[in-house]
Amino acid sequence: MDKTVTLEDVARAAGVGKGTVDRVLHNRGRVAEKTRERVLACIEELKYRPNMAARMLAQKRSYRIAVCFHDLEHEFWEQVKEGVDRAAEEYEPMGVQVEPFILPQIDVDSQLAVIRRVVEEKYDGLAIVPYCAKEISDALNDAIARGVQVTTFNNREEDVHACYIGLDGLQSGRTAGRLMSMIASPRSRYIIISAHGSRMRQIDQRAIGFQEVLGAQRPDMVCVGSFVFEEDFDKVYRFSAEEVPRMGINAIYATNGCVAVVGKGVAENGVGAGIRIIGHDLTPTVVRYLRSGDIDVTISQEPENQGYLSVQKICRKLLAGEEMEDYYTRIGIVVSENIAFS
Amino acid sequence: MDKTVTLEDVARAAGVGKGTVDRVLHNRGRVAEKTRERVLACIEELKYRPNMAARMLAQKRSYRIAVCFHDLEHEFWEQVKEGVDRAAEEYEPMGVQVEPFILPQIDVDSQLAVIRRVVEEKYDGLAIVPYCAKEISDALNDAIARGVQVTTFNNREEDVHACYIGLDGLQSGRTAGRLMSMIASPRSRYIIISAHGSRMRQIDQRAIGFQEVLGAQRPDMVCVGSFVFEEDFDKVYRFSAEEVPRMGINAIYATNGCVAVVGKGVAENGVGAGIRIIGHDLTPTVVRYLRSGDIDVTISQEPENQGYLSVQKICRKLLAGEEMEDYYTRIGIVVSENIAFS
DNA sequence: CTGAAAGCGCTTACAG
DNA sequence: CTGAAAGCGCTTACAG
Repeated sequence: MDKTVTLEDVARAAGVGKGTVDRVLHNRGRVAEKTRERVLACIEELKYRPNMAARMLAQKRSYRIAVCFHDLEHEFWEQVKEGVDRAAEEYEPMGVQVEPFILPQIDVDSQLAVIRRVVEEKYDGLAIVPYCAKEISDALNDAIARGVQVTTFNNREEDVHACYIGLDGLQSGRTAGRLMSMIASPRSRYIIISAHGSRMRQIDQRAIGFQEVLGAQRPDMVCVGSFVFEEDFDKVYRFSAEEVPRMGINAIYATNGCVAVVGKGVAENGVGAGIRIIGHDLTPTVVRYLRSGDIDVTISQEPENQGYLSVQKICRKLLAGEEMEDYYTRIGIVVSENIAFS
Repeated sequence: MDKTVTLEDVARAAGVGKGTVDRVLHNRGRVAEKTRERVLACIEELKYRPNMAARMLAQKRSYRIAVCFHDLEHEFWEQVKEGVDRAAEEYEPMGVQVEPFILPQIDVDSQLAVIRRVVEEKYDGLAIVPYCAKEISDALNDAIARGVQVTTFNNREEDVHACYIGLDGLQSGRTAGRLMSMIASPRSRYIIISAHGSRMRQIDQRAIGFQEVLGAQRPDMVCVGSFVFEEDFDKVYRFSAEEVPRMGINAIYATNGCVAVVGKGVAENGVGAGIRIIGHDLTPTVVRYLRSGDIDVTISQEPENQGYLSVQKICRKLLAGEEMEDYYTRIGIVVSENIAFS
C-alpha cells in the first residue's frame, strides 16, 4: 500500500514544524503569508488528508449544543427526541454535550429566550425548529453572525441563513394529492383539516401542494371546505365525530398528525368505510388507525432522522470542519402493509 | 465532567498491565483465568467504554473484503455499487480494502469460484448476493466456519448462517397488493409478470404476498395469469407490447425492475391509460415511465443502502467488534410526486 | 511568527 | 502468562 500521508510528511516537505501546518490547516492565523502558501502547496502536492481518528483523540476541547423544539403533539416530537438522544450519545465520547430545551407550547417569546441564552452562554451550536416570526429570524441570524453553528429543522424559514433538515412541505402535499387522486371514487366531495398555529409555515405548504395536484388530476372532485384548528386535537376530534358525518363527504386530507383523531372520530361514527382519509406522520395512534383501515394512507417524514441529523451536522462541523448542507427528509408513503418497514 | 475511564484506569484498578487488559478485551487468550475475571470485574465496575478513535489510530492491521453480486439488470446493480463504493471510501483510511467481484450472469459456478477464492486467499470478509443453491449455502457456511465475516444481501437464503440486508420479499409484495387493491377499478382483470431465474428466492416471495392481499381485499378482481421470463427484459418488452394489449386486462403487477419495459411496451401501444401498473425498483427507466404516468406506483428497496450496509457491517465487526445484525431495508412506495424524496 | 515536546487512549511487538 | 515501551497522527500549551 502507498504509505498514508501524514501531517508530519507535509511539515517536512514544507520545511516547517507540525504546529505550523496545524495553524494553516485551521486558519488559526499567526503564520507568515509566505510560509502559509508553501504549506498549502505541499498539502495539495502530497494530497494530504487529515486522519479524523487522530484528530478526535488529540482534541481535548468540549462543545455544547442546544436543541430547541416543542412538545405539542407529543407522540411526534417523542420520535424527534429519540434521534437527538442518539446523536448525543454518539458524540458524547468526543466531548460534545447536547442540551435539549423542550418548550411546552409553540411560543415565540419562549423560543426567543432560548436563543438569547444560547448566545449569552456561548453555546457552540444550536439546532432549532424556527417559528415563523421576524424576531426569531433576526435573533437566529444574529446568533449565526456571532459564530454559533445553527441548523434549523422540521420547519423551514427562508430568511434564516442556516441549513435546513426536514420535509419539503409543498412536495409532500403534492404526494398526498396524487395518492388521493388515485384512490378517491368519482365525483368525491372532500375537505382539508389542519391543526396547527400560524407559526409552522411548512405545514401550510402541504395543503397548497395537495390542492394543486388534485385540481389537475381530478377535476371531478369538489372541495367542500378547509378547516383550520389551532393546535388543538380535541377540537379536531369533536369536529370529526360530530360535524363531518353530516357533511356528506367521501374524502379527507389532514395536513399533520391530527389525522389520527380524524380517523378515530370518523370511525367511531361508523361512517369510516365510505370516507378515504389521507394524513401525515406515523405516530403510534396513526399506526393504529392505519391498521384498522380507518386511515388509508399517511405521509411520513423521518422524525427520528430529523432530530439526529440536525445535531449530527453541527457535531461534524465542529469536530471535522465539514460544511453543513440542507437535507430534505424522505417523503414516505405508508399503508398498513409497510408500516414496519418505513 | 466526570473524567472518562480509560483502559489504563482499568489496568491500574486490576493491578495488571495495559497489554493484559487488551488481551481480555479481545479474547486473545494467554491470560490466566483468575486475572481475566478480575479484569472483567473492573471493566464492569468502572463502566469502561473503549475509545474507538484511539483504537483505530493504534490499529495498523489492514483488512480485505470481497463483494460479490451480478450485473444483469444493470441500472439496479449500479445503484448497489454506489453504496459499496461509498463504504469502501469511508473505510479505506482505516486500512480496509474492498474488492468487488461483479459477475456478468446469475451463475452458480462463477459464484462458487468467488467464494473459494475468498477462502483460499484468506479475505477477512465477504458481502454476497447468495444464489439459491445447496452448493452455495454449503460453501458460505464453510467460509463462515473458517472465520470469514460474511453478510448476505438482496436475496435471503435461510440456510446460510449469516446476517441479511435487504427487502422482506413477502411483505413488499403485500404492500404492492394493498396499493393495487386501492387503485384498481371494480372487477379488474390482472396478470403478474416476473423476469428472473429461479436463483432469486426473494423475488418469488413478492408474487405470493401480492396475491394474498389482493385475494383478501378484492375478491372481485380476477387473475388472468402469471408469466415468468428468465432474466430477459427483451422478451418481457415484446410480450407487453404484443400480447398484453390483446388480453383485455386492466392491471399488471411486475415483480421487479422489469416493470420499466412493461410500462414502455404497454404505453407504446396506446392502451396504457386503461391499465394500472405496479412494479418494483426505482431505476432511471422506471422513473421515466412513472413520470409519464404509464407506471402508477413502484416499490423501492434502498439498493444504495444495501450495498453500503453489507460492507459497513463487516467493517464495524472487524474494526470495532460490533455484532452484525439483520437489516430489512425500507419498503418504499413511490409515485411520481415523491421520486426525488425517496 | 515558529518549533519541539508532551499527550490523547489504544495496540503491537518484544522481553521476560 | 504478563508488563514496559514505542508508536498511531493529530492538537495543545509552552518557549522562543
